[in-house]
Amino acid sequence: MDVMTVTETTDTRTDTCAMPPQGDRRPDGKDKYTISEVAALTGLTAHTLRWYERIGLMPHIDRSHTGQRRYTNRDLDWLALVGKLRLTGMPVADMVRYAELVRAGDHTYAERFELLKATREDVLARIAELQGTLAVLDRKISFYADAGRALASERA
Amino acid sequence: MDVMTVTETTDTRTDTCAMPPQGDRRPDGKDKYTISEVAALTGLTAHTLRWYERIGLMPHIDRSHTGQRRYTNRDLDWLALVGKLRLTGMPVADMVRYAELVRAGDHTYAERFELLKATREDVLARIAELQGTLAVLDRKISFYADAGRALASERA
DNA sequence: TAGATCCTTGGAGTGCGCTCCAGGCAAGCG
DNA sequence: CGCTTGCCTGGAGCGCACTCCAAGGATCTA
Repeated sequence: MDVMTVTETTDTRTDTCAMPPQGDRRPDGKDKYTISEVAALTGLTAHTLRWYERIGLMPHIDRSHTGQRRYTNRDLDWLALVGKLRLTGMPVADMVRYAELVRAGDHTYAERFELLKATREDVLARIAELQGTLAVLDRKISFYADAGRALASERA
Repeated sequence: MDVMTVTETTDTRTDTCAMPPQGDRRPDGKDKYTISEVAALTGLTAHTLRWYERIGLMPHIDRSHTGQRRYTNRDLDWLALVGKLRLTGMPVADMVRYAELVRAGDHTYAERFELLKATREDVLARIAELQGTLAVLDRKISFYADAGRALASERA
């Protein structure tokens, strides 16, 4: 396989250092998790995990010989990314779009790059909005604190 | 009226300095806006404004002699606060709760204070989450940038 | 081998935050 | 006067992101 290949495999592996410390993962090679284990690890419900798969937000998940899902560490990495993107408020449809680009292969590299950069800008904007809101809240809070002190001194 | 009275009137007036520069407001005293004017000023739809009122998120709005709504600058201040809280992801039900506390009078002061402080903590947590997500995005973006450079040099 | 627990599926249901509709009243204008 | 525009109401509908259900098969523990 070409060393230049741009895949989510390499990509998420690059990211693992940034993941929350999930000690309960099994080592690569014998990383087989049932759906309820993944639910426990991710905080999602089994329902949601199956639903993510149905809508194309997950890659195809391995199955046991009887047809039960067996998730891998790589699937957990992908779910961690999805979780982060979800926190940004990105619509599920957009995440599905990203997943499709990843599945489509290397030639979608540029589009993925643009999508990530646009998302980054969105996140920066959201942070700025929240900081504006924080300023308003702080002003109101100090107003209430002052009013509280005034009422207290009046009672004194 | 007691100078110690804690009302949203005083409170939002305290905030006006923090509002986005809305030059198209009329001066206090002849501040009467139709619902569509308020829609234009706030970016909300008239539908949403009526709905806010129905669910108790707005105080009672003045009516013209024919029953049409006439919003005041104070109503706009309240809507600006609601807009900020909405940005934090606060559920509408919680905002309604806050509105009820304001309507209930001064004795709800402490509860409002606590609610604002809790909201502040939520906002700080959201900002931290987003910054975590930003870190992940930045790592992925630089990964794609590196991959892009590598592909470019290979083509060369 | 029995019983409890977990997993499978397609499809229906839920809660939230709007969003729109029908039918009607009121004001301004040529 | 009729026409257009804006606003009124209660209630229905919508899109999103899950969330759950029913019926049946698989797996585990004693």
